[in-house]
Amino acid sequence: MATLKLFNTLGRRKEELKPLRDNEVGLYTCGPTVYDYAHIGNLRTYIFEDILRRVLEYNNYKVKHVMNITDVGHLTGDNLGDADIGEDRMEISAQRTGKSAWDLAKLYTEAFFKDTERLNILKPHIVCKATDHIPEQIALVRKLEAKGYTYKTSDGIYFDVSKFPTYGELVGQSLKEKKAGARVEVNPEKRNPADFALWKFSPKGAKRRQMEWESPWGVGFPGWHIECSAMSTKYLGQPFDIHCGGVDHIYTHHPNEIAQSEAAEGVKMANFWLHGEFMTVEGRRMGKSEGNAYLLEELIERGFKPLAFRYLCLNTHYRIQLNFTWQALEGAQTALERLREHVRNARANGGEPAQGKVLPEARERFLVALNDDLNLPQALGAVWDFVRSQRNPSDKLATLLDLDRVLGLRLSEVRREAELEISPEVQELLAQREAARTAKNFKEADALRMKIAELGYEVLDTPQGPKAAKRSDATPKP
RNA sequence: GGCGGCGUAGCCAAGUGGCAAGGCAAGGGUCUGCAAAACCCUCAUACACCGGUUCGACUCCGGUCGCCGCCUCCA
Repeated sequence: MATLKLFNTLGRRKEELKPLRDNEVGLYTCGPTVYDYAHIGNLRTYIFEDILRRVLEYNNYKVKHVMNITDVGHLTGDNLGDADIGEDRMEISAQRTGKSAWDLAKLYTEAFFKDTERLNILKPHIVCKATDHIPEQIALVRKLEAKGYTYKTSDGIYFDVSKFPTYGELVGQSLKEKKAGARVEVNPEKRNPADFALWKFSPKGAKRRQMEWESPWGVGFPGWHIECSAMSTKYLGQPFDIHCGGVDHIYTHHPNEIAQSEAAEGVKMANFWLHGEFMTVEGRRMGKSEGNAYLLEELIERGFKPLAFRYLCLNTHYRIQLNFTWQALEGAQTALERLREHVRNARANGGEPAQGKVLPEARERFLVALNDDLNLPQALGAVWDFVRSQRNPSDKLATLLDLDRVLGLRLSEVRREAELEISPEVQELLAQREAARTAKNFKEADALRMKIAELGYEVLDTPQGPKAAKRSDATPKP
């Protein structure tokens, strides 16, 4: 088995992956907080995680992929410094839209999976919702309580980080250093600024929460971090192999998960921690307030295919900020279309993937790039060099479809799609034009071509005869 | 203010102490009735700027500028 090296945030260096069980890898990826639609920056992270999973599988590991859905407890300020002043994101969205928090969770969860499906992101083997695991979270808090890691304030049960000496290991920053950089403490009941809520009490009075549960400490709801600890342990055991998320989680969410899990179980939580970088847009930070936190839906409205966005993401290493520009997305879309055209041509030239063989030299170069910390830009370079080389169509197809197991660009579906898109009406016009053309009546032929173009198709005369292709020239407006 | 990352052709970008991957765009050609696709060729004396180390740096060191991130919710 080839050596796969990954950059481990824990230690800040590339390390060889050595799974705990021979051929199996336990993978936990932090999922969405379903209080709103996911924007393309969010989606980039899920594409990175999808690539990781596919690379693991390409290396013949059996992957068990678990992802959470945060549908409760993620407060607007549930972190360092102001754990008691935030509001639950779900409840805020509910107030804003007039829908129930539960309905919204369902709505945005479905929207999320619709997006990931369009991006050909493989669905995790286990998708677990925080609200479906309240007993597990309560049990974990009780365990921490029994071991003396917690204390109670007027608004909740907190984790005392001073009892956990290695807190901040992931960050490479000691508690003391973190404290020195912290701002004004806004929750005077907390013993240490880095302490965080494990369980929050429902506010007393008229303003009832929509999401709340009974617990040994009274009615309330779980803290944001506890779900990941409870569910990762439940489904993957502890320790497990790889834990992923966005870079924003390096400093608070993940250290807190580590503290909870390791304090409770007395063993390491996960061996590898991988983090995907953020996106910028036209060189500026991306955010809702900037008006550039685009949704996948908006890209589609501008005439782009979801997989063009996926291709764009593959073209930049996951640990480097990706600068999103419309021009770059157009480039990605063209490149993807061309790649698909190569598959189409290989098919047209009689290529049958089942009769071809995966060419070892192409696969090797591709794999070397992948196994060096998921260097997809370099892997794509290898793909293009291969695509431009002269091969017999069957071998070419077999190889490209093999590489696409990682790329996830749906290259195997190219043929079917091309056939489906041509309506009988267009087929008929195409036949008429070919007849005119054969009769050297080019004026007539060109007129028919215009007619076909009006129906949204482009006429292409290929060595195998004329064909129509759906025009993808919906010009994007920057 | 503290800590960290980045700055490579019009755009997205990979990379290495020893003559700068790949894709998009652009220009030329083959093919075509004309096109499209495909294929071929061209396209950074140059890797933000200024110093230093070195036989040699884009790659190492120091400084400057710019952008981004974290320290405060965010993938």
